[in-house]
This record gives sequence, structure tokens and C-alpha cells, in this order.
Amino acid sequence: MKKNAEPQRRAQYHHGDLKAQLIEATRQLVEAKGPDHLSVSEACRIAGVSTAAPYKHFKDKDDLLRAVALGGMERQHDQMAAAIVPLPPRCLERFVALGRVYVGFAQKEPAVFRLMFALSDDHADDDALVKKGFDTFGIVKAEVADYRGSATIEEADDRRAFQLWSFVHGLSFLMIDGKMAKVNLPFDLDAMLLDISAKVMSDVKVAAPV
Amino acid sequence: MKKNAEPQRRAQYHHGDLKAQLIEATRQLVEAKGPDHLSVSEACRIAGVSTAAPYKHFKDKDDLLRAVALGGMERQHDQMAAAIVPLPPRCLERFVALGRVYVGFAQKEPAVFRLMFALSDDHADDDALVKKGFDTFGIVKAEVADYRGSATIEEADDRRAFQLWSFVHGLSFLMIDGKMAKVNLPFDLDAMLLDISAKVMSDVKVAAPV
DNA sequence: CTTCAAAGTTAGTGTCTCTTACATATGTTA
DNA sequence: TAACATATGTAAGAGACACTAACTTTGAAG
Repeated sequence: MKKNAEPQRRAQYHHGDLKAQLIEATRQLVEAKGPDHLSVSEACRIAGVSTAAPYKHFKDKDDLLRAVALGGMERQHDQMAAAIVPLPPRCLERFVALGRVYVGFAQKEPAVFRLMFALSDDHADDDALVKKGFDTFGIVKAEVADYRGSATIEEADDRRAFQLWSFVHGLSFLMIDGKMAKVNLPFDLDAMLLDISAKVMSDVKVAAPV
Repeated sequence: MKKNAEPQRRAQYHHGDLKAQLIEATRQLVEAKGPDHLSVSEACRIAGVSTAAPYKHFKDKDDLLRAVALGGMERQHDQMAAAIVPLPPRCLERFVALGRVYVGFAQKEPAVFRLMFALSDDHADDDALVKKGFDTFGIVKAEVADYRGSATIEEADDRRAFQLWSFVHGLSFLMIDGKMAKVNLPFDLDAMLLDISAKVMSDVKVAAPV
């Protein structure tokens, strides 16, 4: 009854792409069992390496989880950036699209989504993570200013962008926590997003279209 | 060099109030180190009992953490219920007060706040947790209906209450994640809450005051 | 007083994270 | 091309932890 299968013999001593594969294996495990019940050992088993291998690539378990979180932030950012490209400028539909992507990401990868915002202490020290979050928020801020017909972001734009973000952020958490089911809303996400966007942007003086 | 101090000799064999004290010790540890880096063993050390003792009161570690979460939800609920008592009915200030308590709780007990919404899978099976969350949301719904001058909650009230909840929920998470600092908003919480309350409730036809 | 259940303890088992020392591959430079 | 430095892997093990099994103490009920 040998307990380990993979690690002893591989075609090549070097794995070739272990770092990326460890991140991917961990991502799957996080999604399957949650961040608290995953073990680095198990990710090693999936990747087919010894349990000491990860520590050549990551400082510790948290460092690995942070890499998973960063991957999530990049996917989220890219999806949001892509969602607004085909839409005509200066319409509320652009905010709806951003919100739909944000919420959709949380639903597709709930555990990663939580991870992106959950490891607060270590996150604050991770420059890549902070920067990526800042970039994503920048998309929203730019949209708010653009809706107003301006290329420069004013203080009121910050406030409105933050309101939009808070709303979809909270909405995402409540949805993946299953509060929706309990609360029993006859729920149309797009309508909700449109409604909230209109309300948040209701104090905007829209400049005459170009 | 004996490593353990307390467990071997206590005045009484039975602790008397171990369950409550374990919850409190765990709450402190969660707040100090986060849910991933806390150990039941350490909580035992604080409470002065052996490491096997908790399993007479809790099924496993998650069960203990869930008890901590439930305690948090009770405190949050009670604080919210108390906050609106002294305020005159049917004014936006009541929503501001609710939001202030919600966000304030998240700031005072950020780790517990996360815990209340983070263990989704197990949470859904915990009737006490689900019920308490439902009760708290009920406070908001009742306020929305009352603001409208009605004692019965309609579908539009559900929607508005959910919007308010989503907003403060997201705001809370963003604040405790330190996004505020990065985003650098010259931030007045009360003004923000009043603004968002007014916007969310802007489609309410307020009945003539009694 | 006896009995019993509740609530502790001790002594483990198996798993986990992470370290240390060593082995193997890769690229650079003499 | 040989030698070396560096990157990346393994094996073995220390120390902590979650949880279990079997035993002990205590208080209460009959």
C-alpha cells in the first residue's frame, strides 16, 4: 500500500512549468474545498511533485494563495475591460455590462473571488495585487467621467464610481453566500443593475453628446 | 521546560462555562490572526483546558467558528435594532443609522464580519445563522416599508432593501480590505450613506405623514 | 448510596506546513 | 568543452495541529 503515486519517477527531473501548474491546481482546490480546507500537499499530488517543491516557487502557503488571487484579479480585470468595448459610449448599458461581468465572475469563481478580498493583511503588502485592484477600479472611474462627457476624473466621479463598486461588490457577496435564495427576490440581474446605475448617476449633469 | 501551563491542575475538574469561553477565545484569535491561522489548540491554551475538551461542545473546528459567526450576527442584529429606536420615524436618517452600525461593526470586528459571510457552504446548513441573517434583513425591509408609510412589505420594498443592503455590505468589505486608503476618497461616511439612501429611495412615493 | 450522563483528561494517529541537506538539470564563462 | 553557479527538484524529518478512543471526575436523579 504505497501512498504516493506520482512523485518518484517522472520523464524529466525538472517539471518545466511547475509554478503555473501549482497555481492552477490550487485554484481548482480552492474552488472545490474552500481556502481553509485545501492543502499544499494535495496540490503537489495533482501536479505530481514532492511536497517540498512548491517552496522553491512560493514563500509559503499564503504566497501561493495570493498568486491564485492575483490570477483571479487579472481575469476579472480583463473581462471587465473587454465587456465595454463593443458598447456605444455614454450610456448606462456600459455600467450594466461592467456589473454583469463583476457579478458573473463572482458566481463562476466564488472561492477565488473571496480570496481576492479576504486575505486582507497580506494583500496590503502585495504590490501586484494592490495595483491590479487599482487598475480595475480605474475602469469604473473612467466610465463615470466619460458618461459625464469628460476625460478627467473629478471628486464626484470618485464618489459615484465607489458607490457603483460597493453595490456590485456587496451584491456579488450576497449572491454567492446564498442570501438571494433566502431573501427570495424575483430577481432580474440586468434590471437591478440598470436601476442602481440610473440612481447612482442621477445627479450627473450629462453634457450634450459630441 | 514544560510547555503547557494551565491544563494539568485547575481548581475544579469541570470548567463551568467552557463553551462560552472557547467561543470568546476563538473570537479573539480570529480577530488577531484571521480564520486561517488560528488553531483550536491555542484557544484551548487560553481557556486553560486540554486540546480534546472542545470536542465535547463542538463537532469540529468549523462548528466552533460557526458559533463565533453566530455571536457576531447577534451583536450586529442587536446594534442595528437599537440604533433606530431613538430616531423619528420615516426619515432617511434611519437608513443612515442602520448603515453606520453595519459598517461600524465591520470595522470593529473585521475578521468576525468576514466569518459571518465567508463559510458559505456550512452556513447554508446552519439554521440559526440563516435565521439570524434573515431577521437582520427584516429590519431593513420593515424600515423601507415604513418609510413609504406602509406596514406591509411589497416587492419594491424588497428590491430597495436589497439595494441598500448590497451597498453597505460592499462598502463594509471594501473598507476593511483597505481599498479606501488606496482609492483615497476624502470620505465622509454619513454623507455617503445619506446620499445613497436618498438615491435608492428616490422612486418611493412617500405617503402624507400621519 | 448507586448509577448515569456530562464534561473533563491522557495518549495517541495521521496529516499538514515548512526546513535542511542533497541530487539533478541548465546556462555561462573560461 | 569543462567547470561552476544557479535553478529546480527529492528525501527525510521536526513540530504543530485536528480529531479520536479510552479512561476519569463530577454533579444530579432516583
